[in-house]
This record gives sequence, C-alpha cells and structure tokens, in this order.
Amino acid sequence: MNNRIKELRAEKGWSQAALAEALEVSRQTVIALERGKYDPSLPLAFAIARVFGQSIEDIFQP
Amino acid sequence: MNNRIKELRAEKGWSQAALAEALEVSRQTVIALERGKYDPSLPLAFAIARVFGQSIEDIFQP
DNA sequence: TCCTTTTGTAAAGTGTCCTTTACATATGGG
DNA sequence: CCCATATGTAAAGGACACTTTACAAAAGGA
Repeated sequence: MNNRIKELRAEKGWSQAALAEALEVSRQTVIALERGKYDPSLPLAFAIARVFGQSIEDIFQP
Repeated sequence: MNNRIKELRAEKGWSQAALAEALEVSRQTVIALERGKYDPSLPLAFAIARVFGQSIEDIFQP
C-alpha cells in the first residue's frame, strides 16, 4: 500500500515531529509510515486524511 | 469507530460466510467487524469499500 | 566552526488484527 | 422430526501497529 504522506507533509512544510504531534502518535510512527514499513490503522488513516484535508482514498493507494 | 458492514451486507443479501469469502478473510473476522469488536486494517477497509462499491468514508465513521 | 534541527536506525515491549479450531444456538425446508 | 444454513462465543497463536528510549548522521544558520 503506497501513500503520499511524505509528499503532503512537504507541501505543508511540516517536520516529522510536527506531523506526529498533530496526529497524536510518536515520531517513529510517522517515519515508519512514510518509509512504507507498515500501513496505519484505520483510525490513524482517518486522522491523516483530516490533517491534510483529503480523503483516505486520495492519500493511500492499495 | 462505527461501520455499516452489517447493513450493507443485508442489502446485498449475503451471508457472513459469503462476505468473508469475497473479502478473503475468515468468517470470524466478519463477525468481529460487524459486532464492532475491532476495526479492520486499512487494506481490509479498502477491500470492504470495493466489494460494496462505496468509499471508506461512507462505510466507516470515526 | 559550532549548535540546533531534522531525519534515520535499532531494539524491546504492549496491544490489536486476523487466523484456525471447536462448539452452541436458532431458523427454515423437506 | 431431521438436516442444512446462518449466526454467535471462546480460546490460542502469529503477525502487525505503535510506543519509548537511545544513538547516529546530515544539513543549515549564526
């Protein structure tokens, strides 16, 4: 499952730490997601979509 | 996180076993999801959206 | 150069997602 | 009544999602 987290975070000009805080997860989680180490849980996917103002389908591609 | 899986499955007239097969998961997983025991993984959420022809956001509400 | 910020790796621990197996109960058709 | 179908519970095990802590390395500004 690919995602556009890193790209969207760059557009916002946020650091990984800032995104982690916005998502209420650890920085390690942001790193792992961006590097495709694993997929987020569904609740976290919703949070990611919310902070970037896009749909889950727009950010994640199976 | 609430979901409309049971309702959508009823509309299709599918048994839990039939849905499980369509999703390529066990029947136990379908039961657990419908009864809100836990949320699906993101890949499974995509599969559920696909078999019902709706968006993830339409099926799951945080 | 020095210091701060940012990004990355590693490891160990906890809880969740999903599996298989087994058994129980309800319902409807023959 | 008998049997098949549908739904549910329980329990044990494996893999994944997420955490905390610690350390390493690159990059930019003063």
